[in-house]
Amino acid sequence: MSTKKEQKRQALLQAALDLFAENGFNGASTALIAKRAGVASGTLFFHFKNKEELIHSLFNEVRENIDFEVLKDVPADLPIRERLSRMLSNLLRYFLAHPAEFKFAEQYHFSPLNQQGQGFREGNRAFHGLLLQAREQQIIKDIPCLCLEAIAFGPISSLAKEYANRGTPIDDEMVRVTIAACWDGLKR
Amino acid sequence: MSTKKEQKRQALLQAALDLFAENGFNGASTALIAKRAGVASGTLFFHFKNKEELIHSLFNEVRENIDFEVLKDVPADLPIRERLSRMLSNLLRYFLAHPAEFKFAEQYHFSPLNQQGQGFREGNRAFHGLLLQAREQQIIKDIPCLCLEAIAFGPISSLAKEYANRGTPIDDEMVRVTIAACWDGLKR
DNA sequence: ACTTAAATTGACTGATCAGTCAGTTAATTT
DNA sequence: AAATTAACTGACTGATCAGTCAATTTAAGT
Repeated sequence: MSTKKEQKRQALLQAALDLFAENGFNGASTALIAKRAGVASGTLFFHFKNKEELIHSLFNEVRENIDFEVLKDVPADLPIRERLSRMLSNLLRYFLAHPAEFKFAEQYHFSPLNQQGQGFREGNRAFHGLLLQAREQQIIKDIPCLCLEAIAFGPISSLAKEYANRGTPIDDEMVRVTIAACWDGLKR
Repeated sequence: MSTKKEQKRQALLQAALDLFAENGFNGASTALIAKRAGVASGTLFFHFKNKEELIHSLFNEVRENIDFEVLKDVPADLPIRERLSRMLSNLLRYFLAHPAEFKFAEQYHFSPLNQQGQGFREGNRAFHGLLLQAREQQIIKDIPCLCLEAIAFGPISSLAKEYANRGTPIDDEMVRVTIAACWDGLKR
C-alpha cells in the first residue's frame, strides 16, 4: 500500500502551501514545513529532491485544481459569452474560497523559479481558445490577445488579492457586478 | 555638505531596487546590495537601521515618484472621464518605463512587511476621490468602490506584470485600447 | 520466520545571512 | 591646527538554512 507514502506527501504539500502563503518561499524553512506536516526534517527530501522541486510540485497540483474548478458548470452548448462569464466567475470564486492557493500562485508567478512566466492563466488554455474564438466571431473587441486577457483577468486578480491579503469581505453581488464589468470591457 | 552622504544613500536605494526586482527581498543580501552600491557592507547599516527599514524607505520613494507621475498632464478643468483615463494611462506608462519599480512594489504589497496592505493604489488618494465623485455624478456604475478599483487597476497591473516578468513588448496602441476598455468597464 | 527493500529519523555540516563593532578616514567646528 | 564629530570600513559573530547520511523502523515478498 503506497497510500501511507502518498498521505505524507500530501501532508507535506499542504503544510508547504500554508506556510508559503503566510511567510513566503524563503520565510518558510524546510524544517518548519516538515514539522507542520508531522514528519522528520529529512523525510521532506525523500519525497522531493529539494525545496525547489517541492515548490514546482505544489504549483502543478494547484494549477490542476484550478483548471478543474474553472470548467465546472460550463456546458459546451452555452453561448460563448455565457461560457466566458461562468469561467471567470468560477475562477474568482475559487480564489476567494482558497486564498492560500491564490497567494502561493501569485508568489510563484513572480519568483525566479518560474521560468516560463507561467501563472494560473497560461496554464489554462480553455480561456485563451475561447477568447480567440469570440474575437473571430466579432463578439468581443478586435484587439491583441494580451489586452483581452488583461481586461478579463486583471479585475479578478485584483479582487482576489484584496481578499487574500487584507481579508476584505467580498460577497456574491460584488463578484457578479465585477464579472459583468469585465464583460463590458471585452465586448465590442 | 551632506550631498556625499545623500549620494551613497541613493546609490544604496538604487542597488536595492535593482537587486530586489531581480532576486526578491530574501534573494538579495545586504552584502550584495552594498557591493553593488560601491560601499562597504557596514555602511548600509549606517544609513538604514536594518534591512527592513531600507525596504520601507525604498517603497516610500517609489510611491512618491508614482504619485507625481500619475498627475502629470491632468489639469483639473478637464471632464472627470478624461482625467481618469489620463491618470490610468500615466500609471501604466510609468510601470512600463520602470519595470523594476513595479516588480518591487508588487513584492512589497504581498510581503509580510506591508502591514497596511498598502500598494501603489492606496498610496494615491487622487484616484479614490475621483472614482467616488464620478460614481456620485452617475457617470460610472453604482457599485462598491473596491469593484471600481479592481476594474480600473486590474488590467493595468496585469499588463505591467506581463512586461516586467516576461518582457513582452507593449506598444502605445495596446495601452490606448486597454485604457479604453477599462473605461467601458467602469461607465454606466 | 526470514530476507530484502522502502520509508523514516534526527543529529550533523558547510554555506550564507543580517547585523555588530573596534578602528580608520573625512568633514566640520572652534 | 587642534579637537570633535560624522561617515565609513571590513573582519567578525551567532543564528539559520538546505541538504546529507548512517542508523533505525516499517512494510513487502518469499
